[in-house]
Amino acid sequence: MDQRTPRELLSFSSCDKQEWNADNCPVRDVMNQIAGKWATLLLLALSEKPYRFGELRRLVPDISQRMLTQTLRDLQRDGYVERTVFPTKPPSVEYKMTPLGHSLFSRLQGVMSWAAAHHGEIRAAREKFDASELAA
Amino acid sequence: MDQRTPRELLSFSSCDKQEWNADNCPVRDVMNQIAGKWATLLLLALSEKPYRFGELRRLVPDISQRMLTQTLRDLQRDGYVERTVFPTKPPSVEYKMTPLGHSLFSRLQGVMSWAAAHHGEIRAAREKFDASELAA
DNA sequence: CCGGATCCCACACGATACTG
DNA sequence: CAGTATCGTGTGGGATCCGG
Repeated sequence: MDQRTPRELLSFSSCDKQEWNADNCPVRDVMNQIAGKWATLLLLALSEKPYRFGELRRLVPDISQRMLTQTLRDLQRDGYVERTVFPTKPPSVEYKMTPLGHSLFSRLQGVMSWAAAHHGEIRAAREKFDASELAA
Repeated sequence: MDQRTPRELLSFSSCDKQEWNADNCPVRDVMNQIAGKWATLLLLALSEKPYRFGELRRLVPDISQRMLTQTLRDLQRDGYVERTVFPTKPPSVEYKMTPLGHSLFSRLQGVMSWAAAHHGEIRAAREKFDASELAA
């Protein structure tokens, strides 16, 4: 159903079935899209409320126009985000998260808050690892 | 604590604080590591039980040696995986998920099973999008 | 069996300039 | 305001050979 066992997921992902080349594996196919540098950040922003193009730019200061446009298009393509053009003058465009997007985001939020909560442990682990590397 | 609000996470991620350049943002820092092509698959495999190098290769048939080695090293560096060398002959190396790794994985599993469950909807959304694109 | 070292390429991403 | 178009680059990742 909705919470699958690791083994199930693995058989979905490891492409042991011929019919699933790498790009048809459900897990990989979805993950590869949100694995981009900006997708998660934009989903994060849009999870609260709809935003316009320029507003998103300000929310994520160091994204380039190009990547903002492109990432939003990809999110729209996968059905996570809805794009509405208001023919005002000058025109404005609103991006709004769909139910599918919210559904995905609720899972992503779990990972992101985990990341925020355990960042310290991870940085510590890295330093320890890098230190014991200097035995070279 | 453990489940943060979107707004909290966004302020953690958008680098509006000077002290957090892009690579110091907790969310981005952690996400960028697991966003790789293989990290999630390996965590998936190791979540069940420890595996040896060659076993992992067979579980994920289309990974190259190079990326298997490298990804495992990164996972080890971040503290998700423990590496133990058995000085047998020929040597064998076991990779085992740490408590920290299991903790992260429990969150990732949520995303992955979501992906498996909703893959159909997403593919449908894509086809629809691509079709309405042909009005060009 | 478990990798390290090297070569090479595709593509994600950034910077800049231009349009309706 | 909300984008497209073009160019240039860093690096993630594959293929192959080599070593303990």
